[in-house]
Amino acid sequence: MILPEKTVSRLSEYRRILLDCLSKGQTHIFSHELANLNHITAVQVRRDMMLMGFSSMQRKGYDIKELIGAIGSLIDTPDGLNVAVIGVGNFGKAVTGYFRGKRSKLNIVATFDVDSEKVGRVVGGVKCYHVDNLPKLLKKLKISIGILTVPPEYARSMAEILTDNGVKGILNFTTVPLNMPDHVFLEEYDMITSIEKVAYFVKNHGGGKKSFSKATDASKQ
Amino acid sequence: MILPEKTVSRLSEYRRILLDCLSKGQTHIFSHELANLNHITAVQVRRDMMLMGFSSMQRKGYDIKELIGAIGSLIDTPDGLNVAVIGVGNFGKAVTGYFRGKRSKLNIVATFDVDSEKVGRVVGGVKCYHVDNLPKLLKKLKISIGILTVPPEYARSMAEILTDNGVKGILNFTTVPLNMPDHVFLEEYDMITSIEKVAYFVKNHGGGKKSFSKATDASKQ
DNA sequence: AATTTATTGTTAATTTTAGAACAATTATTG
DNA sequence: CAATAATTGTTCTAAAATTAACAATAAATT
Repeated sequence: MILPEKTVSRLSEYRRILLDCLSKGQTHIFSHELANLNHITAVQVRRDMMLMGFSSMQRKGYDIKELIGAIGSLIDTPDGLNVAVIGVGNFGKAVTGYFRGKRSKLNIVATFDVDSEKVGRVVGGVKCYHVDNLPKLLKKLKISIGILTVPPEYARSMAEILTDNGVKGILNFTTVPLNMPDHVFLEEYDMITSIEKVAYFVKNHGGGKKSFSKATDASKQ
Repeated sequence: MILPEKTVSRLSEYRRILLDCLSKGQTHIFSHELANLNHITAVQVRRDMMLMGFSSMQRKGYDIKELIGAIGSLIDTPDGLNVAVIGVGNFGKAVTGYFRGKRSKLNIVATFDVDSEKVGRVVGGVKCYHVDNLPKLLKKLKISIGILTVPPEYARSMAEILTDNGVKGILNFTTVPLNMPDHVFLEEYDMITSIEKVAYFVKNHGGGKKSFSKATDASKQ
């Protein structure tokens, strides 16, 4: 079963919240609690649960551990996926550090840069290689997802190297919109768009809205 | 006229693309060209133009300069808005540097941190102040938008300080979901959700989709 | 100048997404 | 143990967003 994209995003958000609850010792959660924490309605939570085929203990709420497991079995890949970060500037470092051990099924196994200061060193717990080694290492390390955090002028050429060497999904944080072959899933996020949106609604509403920034679906139509 | 949130996001994306085209000397663009560059359909571009009340020169495409101006007059604030970045780690530095001069109507006027190594120095072109000065400086500098890039444990307290001191919009890059008063526009972005979405569609489609990561609308319902 | 071609603006249809409503179920209370 | 209250699962409805379709227009071609 393929879940709607919006549902996949929400499942990921639910899990983030649930892991947080779990770490605080909470064992069960009601639909309206999860909804409030995620700025959505309880109905939507229940509909998502239904879509997942997940049931609660009536009147006790959802079992948090079970739900985390259920979400994992739907959105994770059993054997995990290997991820590379291309470009170890501030953003690349932030992304790499951010992930550190957060998701067992997604492993950042390498970072790449051109700067000899960085190459060979360990950044955010992950070794940095020279970009020249990309083709070789992408295959050798079986990397299927690439995160692009390079300066704009390198975005397209790096993306090409990625897709030419077996990468099946790209998360593009550069300002350059990419065009990918059909078999590559592309997700792009531009923080300027996020802040311009905030600015627009600050200007026009004087606030009064709540919004979750999601990466734009850049899939082939 | 208040534009739909999705349209606002797209207008911002259009402008990013148009500015790039302009810098390459291009003067006009067809709806299908703009659509391809933004991974959407030409119909959607034309509908957005209609919503904006913007017209092209028939058969010549849209005048890029005019269109940039039209988008600006809709989504920018004439006098500009002041922005602060809270938390000068890798992510905060990335955000600050990323913005440098990119949008004349959005000015990052200050950054804040607790680290005495950073306080008093200029980071990414912007002066860093100690967090203790937040209440005073938020008012003094008339900051209306805050970007949160602090460690998760500080997210809620910082958000509170922001809203208590006149901030009307928050872009939350921490992993902590926030709850804001109704008059504050909140936009949240979690990169883990983005990459989990990529992973899901890599696993299930073997690619074949295109997606733009947008910040989730966290507005009050 | 007539014909063809390309492109837009707009209406109508479709699809996707979210919400309201409510019966069913089970804990809790008296 | 009956009554009450709380919560879910689900269907039906509504709203939002996207796409399809096509007449209108203007450039290009003959």
